[in-house]
Amino acid sequence: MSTSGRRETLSRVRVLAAAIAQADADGLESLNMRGLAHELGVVPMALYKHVANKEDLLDGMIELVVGEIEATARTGRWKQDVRARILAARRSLQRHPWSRAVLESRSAMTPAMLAYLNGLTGLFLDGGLSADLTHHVMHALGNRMWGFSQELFAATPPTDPSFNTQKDELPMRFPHLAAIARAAMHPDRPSQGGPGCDDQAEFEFALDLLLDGMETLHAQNWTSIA
Amino acid sequence: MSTSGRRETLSRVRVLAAAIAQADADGLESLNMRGLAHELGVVPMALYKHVANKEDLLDGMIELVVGEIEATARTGRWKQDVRARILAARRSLQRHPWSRAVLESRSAMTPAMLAYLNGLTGLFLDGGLSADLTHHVMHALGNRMWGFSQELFAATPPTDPSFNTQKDELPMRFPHLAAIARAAMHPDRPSQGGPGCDDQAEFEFALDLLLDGMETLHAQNWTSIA
DNA sequence: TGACATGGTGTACACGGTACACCTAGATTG
DNA sequence: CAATCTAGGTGTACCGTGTACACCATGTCA
Repeated sequence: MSTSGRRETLSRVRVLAAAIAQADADGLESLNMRGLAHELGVVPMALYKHVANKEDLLDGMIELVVGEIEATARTGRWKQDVRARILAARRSLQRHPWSRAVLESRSAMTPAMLAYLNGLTGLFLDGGLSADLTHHVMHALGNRMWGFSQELFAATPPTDPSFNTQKDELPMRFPHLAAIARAAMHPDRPSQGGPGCDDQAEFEFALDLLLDGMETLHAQNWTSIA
Repeated sequence: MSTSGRRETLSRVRVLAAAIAQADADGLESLNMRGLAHELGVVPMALYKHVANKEDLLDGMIELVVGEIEATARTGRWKQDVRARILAARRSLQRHPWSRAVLESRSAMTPAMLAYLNGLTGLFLDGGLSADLTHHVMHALGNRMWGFSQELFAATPPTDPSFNTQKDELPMRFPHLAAIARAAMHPDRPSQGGPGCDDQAEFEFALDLLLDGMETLHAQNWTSIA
């Protein structure tokens, strides 16, 4: 809030929290140093006493968000535990729509990220998977370990000039896409969340596909050496 | 080249090609309208006669790259065909390291992207998978359909202040990560490509994991309606 | 021959990150 | 208690980048 308890000395976390609030409210592109400073009732350059630069600000923001991922209870069944942990991550990151883009743009690992990774890895290892398999399996999870599916589908149809978007030219030109789009629509359970697909369901589908595959490999003592 | 056959009237593709060359050579962050114009021996604003704005420039760039994905021959075995098609996409996009970031930042689908998607979808459908399963399966592939794995691992360790990166504090704090890192190292086949993992191998591992899972689901007539 | 379209030019502006020198109040110390 | 130090907030100014806008050159067509 712009108009309330101003001036209780800044701090790194206060800056980060305000940045997160800003990004949550108006999107990542609306986050800039000037606006953020204003929101904190302070002059832009004041921020630089608490964050090194904007990169550092972004790093700090995901650091907080990732740090909030709840540590799920362990049942001793690795597949279930991994699943729960990843869905917990999803819950945290989903609260901050910008987090995906930021996380993917970062190249450095922060402590909180490493801690999460380490914990997840531990679930596999404790479950008896070899370090070798665990390594590959973590790669296979990829960014999905953070709980987001690879959007690329929420994409809007092109506003391309050479493109007669009008009427149903698209179904004509891309019949296969039209077919699966139709399939996504009509199943009796109304797909919640957006006009097409249930993102949560899609996410869990993919996650389970991976987990089941991993389980199979584990069961057959898979190893990377041919 | 700055010093050669200047002035043969611009065109959208010439602009796009120059932009791609620039991004290939010096990275995406070095791509700006002024530099690009200079490279083409023209004043910055001239570009705007051929691209609407920078967004449009980026759209055009991936459009070209995606358009270059080779259409792989079909064997009639869907799993194999999908695999080949995706690896072809990978080859194209890998030639342009910036393409991943651009592709993920775009929200609109361009004709070439739709065409690729449509083709890939067709492989599943022609292979006999239901539209329902195909739909979910495309989601599960996610961005991996473009042939990139979710990096997040090439990440450099943190330069964090509160972080004693010195010595081997990291292995102490993150023992599980250390374990799989070790596993990635020593297997006798020296992991090519980078100091850690063979990216190509990781990609194919994950892809095959998904494809095998899909095959299993297909074989048991999976459907989304519980 | 003159009007128009296509495409390149020049100028100028707004926005965003941030370097740098400064100031100030509270803590520290001789 | 005065002198000093220091953490934290200030003001100004600069640079890089996208792009609006008015203009001009050239070649086509009636």
